[in-house]
Amino acid sequence: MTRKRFDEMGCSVACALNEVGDWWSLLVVKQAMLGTRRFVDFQHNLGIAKNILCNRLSRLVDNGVMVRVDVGEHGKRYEYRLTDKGRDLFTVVTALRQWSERWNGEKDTMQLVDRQTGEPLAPVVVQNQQGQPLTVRDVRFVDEDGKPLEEAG
Amino acid sequence: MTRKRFDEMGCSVACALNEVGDWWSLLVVKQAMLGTRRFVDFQHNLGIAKNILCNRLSRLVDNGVMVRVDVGEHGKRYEYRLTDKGRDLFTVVTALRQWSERWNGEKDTMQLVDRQTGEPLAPVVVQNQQGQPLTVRDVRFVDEDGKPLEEAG
DNA sequence: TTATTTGGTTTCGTTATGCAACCCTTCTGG
DNA sequence: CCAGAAGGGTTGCATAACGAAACCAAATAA
Repeated sequence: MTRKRFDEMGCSVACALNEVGDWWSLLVVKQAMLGTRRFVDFQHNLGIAKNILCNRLSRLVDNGVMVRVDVGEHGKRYEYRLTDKGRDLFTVVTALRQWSERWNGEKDTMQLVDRQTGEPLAPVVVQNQQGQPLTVRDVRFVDEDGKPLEEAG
Repeated sequence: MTRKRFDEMGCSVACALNEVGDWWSLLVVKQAMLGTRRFVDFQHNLGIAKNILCNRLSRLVDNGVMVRVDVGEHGKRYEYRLTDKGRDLFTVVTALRQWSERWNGEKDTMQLVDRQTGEPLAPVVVQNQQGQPLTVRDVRFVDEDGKPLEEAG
């Protein structure tokens, strides 16, 4: 009896969660965004068990979110780096961080600032084509023909 | 031996994942955004086991993401609705959906459009205060004093 | 040569998940 | 009134995922 598969539910969100929807994957990605690249550093910075980290890194590599690069130094030495696909999760991670800070308060001494200006980032928002912010109430869910969905039932 | 707790790692992202970081929670939230409110509808639309759904809804309620409203109709009848905190996850869910569509292709017949204009949404992006898009390479991670973090090691 | 570092695998116990069956309360049909 | 159905759960059991610690192997450093 395997875990429910999310990649064949006909839902993009489910498909995304199938790749990075477990407890650790997004934290590994976030850590990689901070510059961590080596196995042991992920382990120490996150406090994750080695077998779990091993499993997560393998899966992220399989899904094209990270790549394993062999750097010949001490011992077996590899680096795990984000791919373009992985870096593109920056929006998700940032939205998640801001959400948490808005509703649970600052849990983080760390802040993200614009490298150019040194100013903090703007809140991540959903926008329409004209750049106006949209909430969930400002959007409609339509099928491929543009007909509105009545999903409630 | 309980699951690792993420809410005391001194990381906002971890704190967020502690609330909605499991396989199902964000899917339940997404489904609620589509208009689903009743237990059985969540169950049928998501194909989730009843005990898991029960557990997730309770936890989302405990965390203030949803509320359980008693609507006196047939049988015991409740509605689970998003709170403001829950609706604010729209950004996260949308970013996740768009990420999946960009990198895994459209898995969804459903589309989101601006209720006013009927146009599809703009891609969710991280911006600076001036509204310019930022990638992960355009930001710096600084501590409370504004000093840059060297987290790699 | 011995020790150490790095990146893993193995073992074992605990927890989470999935499925099915059962339970209780409130309608609805007759 | 009674039977049945529907809504919303709970329980039991089997399997998968997780966490901690021990063990392993390659390669380098001392």
